[in-house]
Amino acid sequence: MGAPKQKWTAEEEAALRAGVEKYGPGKWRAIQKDSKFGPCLTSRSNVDLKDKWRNMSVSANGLGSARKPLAITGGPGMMTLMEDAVSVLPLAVLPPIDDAQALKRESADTSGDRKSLGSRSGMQYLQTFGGC
Amino acid sequence: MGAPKQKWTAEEEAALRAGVEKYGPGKWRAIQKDSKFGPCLTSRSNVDLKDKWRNMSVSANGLGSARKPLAITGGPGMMTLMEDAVSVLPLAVLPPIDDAQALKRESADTSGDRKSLGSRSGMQYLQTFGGC
DNA sequence: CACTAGGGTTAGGGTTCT
DNA sequence: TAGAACCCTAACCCTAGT
Repeated sequence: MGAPKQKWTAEEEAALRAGVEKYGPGKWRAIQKDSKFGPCLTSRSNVDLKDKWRNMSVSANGLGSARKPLAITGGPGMMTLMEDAVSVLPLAVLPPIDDAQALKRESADTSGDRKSLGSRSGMQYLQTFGGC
Repeated sequence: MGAPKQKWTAEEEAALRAGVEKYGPGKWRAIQKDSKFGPCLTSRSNVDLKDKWRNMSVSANGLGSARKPLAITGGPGMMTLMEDAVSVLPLAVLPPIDDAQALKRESADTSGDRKSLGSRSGMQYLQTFGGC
């Protein structure tokens, strides 16, 4: 129907990460409209960006030995609701850079506007976005 | 962020409805300042009240997506989603009481009071606001 | 200049597909 | 079963109009 399912490419992920570095997480629309990585994300909506970031964060999350919901397998198609205490990650919720292939280099570009954000975590813009 | 997201409680909704009954829709500031239900809404701004009323109105009506996939997979996933018994409630400018729409899985609904505030002739105040 | 109306955006739960 | 991609929409933001 509408979406045959479009898998995210490495370039798109890189663009998203660069966008989050520049604007901070939560500024999906701004990231998408950015003249630099925006073009890489023309086929993605702001919601898509948000969803992708969520998925990336989840997989980058190092959860494992904690507590699993301990699902009670009552049978097939059983829906177990898990209203656990969500995550209380006090850590800087930043880039889950966990790429097996580092195919980035050079340091082109530069800024365009660096405003906002900042405050708590001392973070710098070291992410180099090579384009797509 | 300070407020991850503050879901509206049933008490707050009741307070809002009572406020609209008393002052009429659009008088958000007055509702918020009311000595009776105002205290229930201390953590809500006048804009919040307006937004909430809008959402309530939308859900009370069948408005929303004019398109419903209604996928009939029939496969292993026997997920039958309940079709909304869209009630063609009167488009009156008043109370969007959503009783028939209690399909949400409320994790812990403490209150057990089942007071029926059904009479909605649309002329008298619903003094059934029990506070919060 | 405060408030409201309305459009736009984000956050989070849920669903579908792989 | 798990994870990725997408959908739905309540909650929240921005801004023009009054």
